[in-house]
Amino acid sequence: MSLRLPRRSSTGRKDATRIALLEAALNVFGEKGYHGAAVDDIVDRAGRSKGAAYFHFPSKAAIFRALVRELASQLVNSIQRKMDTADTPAERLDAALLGLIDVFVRHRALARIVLIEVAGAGRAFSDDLIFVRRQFADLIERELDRAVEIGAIPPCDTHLIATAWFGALNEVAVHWLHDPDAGSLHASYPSLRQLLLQSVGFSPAEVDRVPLHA
Amino acid sequence: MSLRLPRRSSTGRKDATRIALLEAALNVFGEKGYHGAAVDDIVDRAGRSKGAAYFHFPSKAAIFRALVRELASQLVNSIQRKMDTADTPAERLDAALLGLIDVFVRHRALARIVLIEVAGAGRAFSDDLIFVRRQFADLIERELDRAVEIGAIPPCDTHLIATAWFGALNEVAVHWLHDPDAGSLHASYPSLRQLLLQSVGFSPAEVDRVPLHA
DNA sequence: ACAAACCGACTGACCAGTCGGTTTGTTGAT
DNA sequence: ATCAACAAACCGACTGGTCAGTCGGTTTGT
Repeated sequence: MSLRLPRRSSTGRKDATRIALLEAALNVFGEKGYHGAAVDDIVDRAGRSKGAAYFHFPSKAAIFRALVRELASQLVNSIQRKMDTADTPAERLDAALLGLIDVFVRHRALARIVLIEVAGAGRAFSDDLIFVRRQFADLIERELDRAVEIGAIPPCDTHLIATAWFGALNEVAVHWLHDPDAGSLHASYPSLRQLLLQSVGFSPAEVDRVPLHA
Repeated sequence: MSLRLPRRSSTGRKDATRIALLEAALNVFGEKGYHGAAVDDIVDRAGRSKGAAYFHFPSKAAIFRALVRELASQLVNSIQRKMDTADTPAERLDAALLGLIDVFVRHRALARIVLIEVAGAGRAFSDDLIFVRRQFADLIERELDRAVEIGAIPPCDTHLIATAWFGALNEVAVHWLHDPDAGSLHASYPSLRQLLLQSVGFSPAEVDRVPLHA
């Protein structure tokens, strides 16, 4: 995962260090979890010093928080872009699902952090947990609302459903993360797709269409 | 939550201490999370000593593990009993959903531990995570299989769907745990019920039936 | 000459796990 | 019934290791 951070002024030494630290944090937190990772681990992996870390971030928690926000916003943007290329609500929802799966498969550490660590890090990160999950849910919710508007599906509690959808994917992904040999995540895509579309009452025609990217 | 442990021989001092420790662990882990909780916290809450704790359990991790297994098996049994009182697959799945919601609402600490802490405690608890989640998923999966058998729903990947269902409820519950004021968990039940039943293709008649326990 | 960025040895708090010692219960011999 | 002998259960002060965060000093850029 190459972190693409919003450049502050011209990219200088400072930015490079900040990025190196966040990249290292991504890997270390991804491997050892929030509590299992020491700031020294991150610093070593980044080839920087503890002083540099505490120059850029006020605390370990702040490093984690910055990383999580960064990952979430990148991820959401990436998914949003994929959704924009599709025409119908069903196709856009499809694109979101497949997009998420793709990213998780390619960036295991990111998946671990966004799906597991944020929730497990403790109450102090409640806000971050809600923030991240809400962003994804909003993506889905907006699309479901549009589908309701144009009559593609019956009215329903789109907010709840968006949450539930994310949870469904989350759980499948968590199992995959804990035992990747049990089966690829992509293999779950067709069933997951059908399950999700069917759950809100998309027409059988929409649901049965063979997924474009299967 | 009154922990009902399988009595070993006649309930004596030893059992009482073990139970007191696990009950304290339930509350402390539930409040502070696995990493935030010190063994001293548990011991103090139980009104016992550290020596007693390490007489009964070899490590902090072992306390957590024993607690998780105990909670999971109690929970699964309780849900299974509720399912057994219903006749059709749809009703039994309905009972499982409502049963889980009921228990979570009544035993917040249990919900936190089973839904959040096991996942967040770290890689060392992977097996426990999978063990717990698989038990729930199996409950659902068996019922879905039965539904397929009698033709109530079309054939499908019941294993995956059971996982996804649990994830959906999990996510909704996690949001509720982090912000209980945002709305009661029971309020989500009707939508969740409809979503889940519809997702596997239960007949509209089954789905639309007003939930008995609403 | 000045400050921004960086370095890394050090400190202080925390905490899992230990261990010598005490209490409580049981057994069985008198 | 009484008690010695023994073990199971329990106590809590202490230890050793870990690690987040600090700070005086150094380098780099302007």
